[in-house]
Amino acid sequence: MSGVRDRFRMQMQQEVKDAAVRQLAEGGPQALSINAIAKEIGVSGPALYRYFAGRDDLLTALILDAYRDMTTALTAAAEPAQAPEKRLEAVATAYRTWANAQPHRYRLLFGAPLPGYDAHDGTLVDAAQKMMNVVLDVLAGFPHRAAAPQGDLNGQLTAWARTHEVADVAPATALVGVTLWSRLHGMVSLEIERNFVSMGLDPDLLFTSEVVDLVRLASADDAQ
Amino acid sequence: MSGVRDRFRMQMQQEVKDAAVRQLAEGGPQALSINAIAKEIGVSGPALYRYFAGRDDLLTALILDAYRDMTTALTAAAEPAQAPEKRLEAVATAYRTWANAQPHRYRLLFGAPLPGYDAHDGTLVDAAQKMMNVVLDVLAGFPHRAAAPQGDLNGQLTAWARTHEVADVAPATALVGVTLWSRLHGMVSLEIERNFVSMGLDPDLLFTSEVVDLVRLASADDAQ
DNA sequence: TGTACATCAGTGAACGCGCGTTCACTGATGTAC
DNA sequence: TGTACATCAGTGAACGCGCGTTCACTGATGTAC
Repeated sequence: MSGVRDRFRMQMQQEVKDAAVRQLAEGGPQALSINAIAKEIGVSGPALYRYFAGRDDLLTALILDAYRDMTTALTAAAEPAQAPEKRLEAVATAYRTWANAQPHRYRLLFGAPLPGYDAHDGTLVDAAQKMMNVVLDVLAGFPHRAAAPQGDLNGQLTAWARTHEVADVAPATALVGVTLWSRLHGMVSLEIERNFVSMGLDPDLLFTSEVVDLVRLASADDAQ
Repeated sequence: MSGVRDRFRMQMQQEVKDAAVRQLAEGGPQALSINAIAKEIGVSGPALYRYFAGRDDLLTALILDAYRDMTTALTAAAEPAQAPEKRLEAVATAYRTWANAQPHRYRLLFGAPLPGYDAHDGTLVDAAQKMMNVVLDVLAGFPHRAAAPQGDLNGQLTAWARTHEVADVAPATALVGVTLWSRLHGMVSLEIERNFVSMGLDPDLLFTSEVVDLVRLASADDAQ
């Protein structure tokens, strides 16, 4: 195992993915072309089939990489030593920073679906959950809240929280996590499409204002 | 003016747009193909150039229509007779309902940019502002808030609010409007990409929970 | 250490497809005298 | 009311391009005896 050829294979696989990401950054979302990637790394089209079964396979690899990458960034931002409020701020900021640094990859994760590609495959959902774990971990640092979500939502959130390895996530905390994510995504996705700029508003200031509210949401004693 | 030929032209233009929207709904985002549309309405490809200068021209028409359509839906939901809280709830729900009924058109408005197409052309920004006017109009029905946004944001929001025809939009109200939109977009865009479903969570319940918070945001006395 | 063989990266041609757009043209239809 | 003309919707062929994928093949490189 891990002979010379294996190592070469992995190196090439990485090179292909790098070229793909670079091309994604320049050419827009659906500029992901096997032939163009091959050209960029100085190889003929069909050669890529040595490394990926096809376009979808490459796409899956890119998405998994992106999830991993973002999870790493969020984890690094959430230094356990800090106060929960500071950690939450840091994670929120890291989320936005990551998205702004590479909007094309962010779109790959949460943007419009690609034609004929199932973005909710099991492997991908797992990767997304790992990302959410970072958020939940930070939220667990806040004081426990008394009120539980009402009705079906309570059960659904409990079930969802159970699939995460982080222990003891109360449904109320899970709800805060989802809401938090939703609000972050709202801000960030509008920002990367330049919607705020076209309104003459500074995304930095809007984001800061929203983060204040997010911290308040996480700190609130009751969820109702 | 408005002779037989003119009326025929407009009728055909509408037919082309209808086919385009239908095709957008089925074939995904970038399935917008001149040739395919032509085929659907039983005409040869180049014939469409009688009605639209090209792909981008058609796209612009579709986006403007979508803005107009959504604005109409929101306006209808915001019956002036109701209490401001009820109006806000109704507008938020209408926003979500519209997006869920035609996710492809929602993506056209706020989703990923299309390659080589400028989504922030003047005409489009105008159309977006008209949509926001409905939200601002509803927010104006709430009691005035004392605190103003801090620093540059205050000036930017004042300037932005001035471009809207609705009179007397305080910068604090404008900020609530933008925040509201951002949160709605977060929920709705995650929902239409099936992200909540893949987590086992009911989007209805999550949305209801977020709307409660939106009403609270609009009703709060201070913005800090 | 040397030789025979198996492995496998990469090639070039080809398949069938679809795209937006241009061009010269036909033929119907409305309009002006 | 009838005729001549201008307008304009729509056609079919063509341009040049790019796409993902398959296939039979070459040639280098690692491996086993």
